[in-house]
Amino acid sequence: MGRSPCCEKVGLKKGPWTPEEDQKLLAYIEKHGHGSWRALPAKAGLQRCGKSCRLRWTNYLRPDIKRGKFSLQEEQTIIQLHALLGNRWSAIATHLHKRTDNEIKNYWNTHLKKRLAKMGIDPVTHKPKSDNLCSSVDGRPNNDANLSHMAQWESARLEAEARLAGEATKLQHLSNSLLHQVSNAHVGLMGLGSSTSATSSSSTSSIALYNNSNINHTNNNNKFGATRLPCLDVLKAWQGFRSTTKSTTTKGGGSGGVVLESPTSTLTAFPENSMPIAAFGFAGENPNNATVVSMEFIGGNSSNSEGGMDCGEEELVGYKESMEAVLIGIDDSAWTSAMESVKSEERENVVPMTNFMDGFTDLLLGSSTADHHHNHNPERNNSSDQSGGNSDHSDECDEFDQENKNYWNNILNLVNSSPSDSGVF
DNA sequence: AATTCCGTCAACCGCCGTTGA
DNA sequence: CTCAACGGCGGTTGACGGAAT
Repeated sequence: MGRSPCCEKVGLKKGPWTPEEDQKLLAYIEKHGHGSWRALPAKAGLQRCGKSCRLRWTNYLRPDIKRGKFSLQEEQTIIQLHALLGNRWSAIATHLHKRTDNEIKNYWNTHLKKRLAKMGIDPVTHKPKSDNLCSSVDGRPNNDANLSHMAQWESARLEAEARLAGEATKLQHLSNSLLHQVSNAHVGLMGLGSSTSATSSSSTSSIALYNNSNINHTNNNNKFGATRLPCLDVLKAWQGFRSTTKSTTTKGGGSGGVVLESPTSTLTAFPENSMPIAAFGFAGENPNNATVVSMEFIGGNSSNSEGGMDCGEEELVGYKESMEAVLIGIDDSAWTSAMESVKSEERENVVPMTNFMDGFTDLLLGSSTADHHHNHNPERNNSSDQSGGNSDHSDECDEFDQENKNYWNNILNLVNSSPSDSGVF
């Protein structure tokens, strides 16, 4: 079933826009906004198709577009995000204030890609082209699998975060509607804070998922002996009721719409017979004590320190955003993969995604230092142990590891700081 | 000076997912 | 449930200008 063309092409102008056309389009949008792109050209007196008008507006005429040379910071951002997100230009663009996806894409193709290639780095994989140096040399399992696994998480998180960037200002509007629906669904989730996310400090997440069969949706207790939950079910549940609340999206944090939606997600329903009674919580700095510093049940009061916020509100908002982002934006394969990992973990109270950004870096590098504070992954511990004193590591590899570590830490720093830096959160 | 080559980037194309009738 | 309309996205094209020959 083919698609009809977006508009009747006959008689419509193509090619470069003239200043007169720009003026017409600008004037019209300034006065009326753009409701329907399809109808716009006729109303604005333009011999263009709606799609062309939209493109001209979003890529060129929009007032909040920064043009001109890319700064070093921007270049670094693009490279780092591309390493994680691939060619998801729109997602990357949300981290680069006032740059369009098209501009970034062009810049990548014409500048950065070539520069990386010149440096001997594969612009697709972001690895040195002769990168077989450090894998499996010492009997230590190759980290690729873990890397890929975590990268999946991170990629999904970033994607979701990027999406969330445009939706951040809508969170407050969403909260009431969500909480209402959630209570109907007997699914607990964190309360949405009372402040907007504009001041959110960090999105580095200490994420924990809890389950407690004793919890009912009217319970305001903020501490509970959590048992491990079928996370996937809960998350799917979230996806399920989320799918019932969505309407439309707007790109770039514009106005209108009360939505958080995931174009990539295919999770749309509760698993059969498994409507969970559960709660999402946020681990504090001492997750091992299972102290829930922010736990909000249905009908809870987010500002009630007795029952909820014992840590900084900004921090909570960061956690909240990140959690939501993950819940909202992740795709099926990432869920599955991540949940497999969750299932394999033996943690009493907190599912080990705690500070997973740190873990991500460590995992990427197979750093033994990571095991100090991330000793919850037996597989990785074994891996480290096997590597012993690293005597098998060549200096080259150490050096490369260090560089690699710096590289990825840069990425993570960037990702963590981008919300405030970019001003979009 | 003429021609070719190459880099840049605005714009187009076609596919996809969502929405609503 | 179906399907057309729509907006969003990524890949690609082609016009243009400057550098190289």
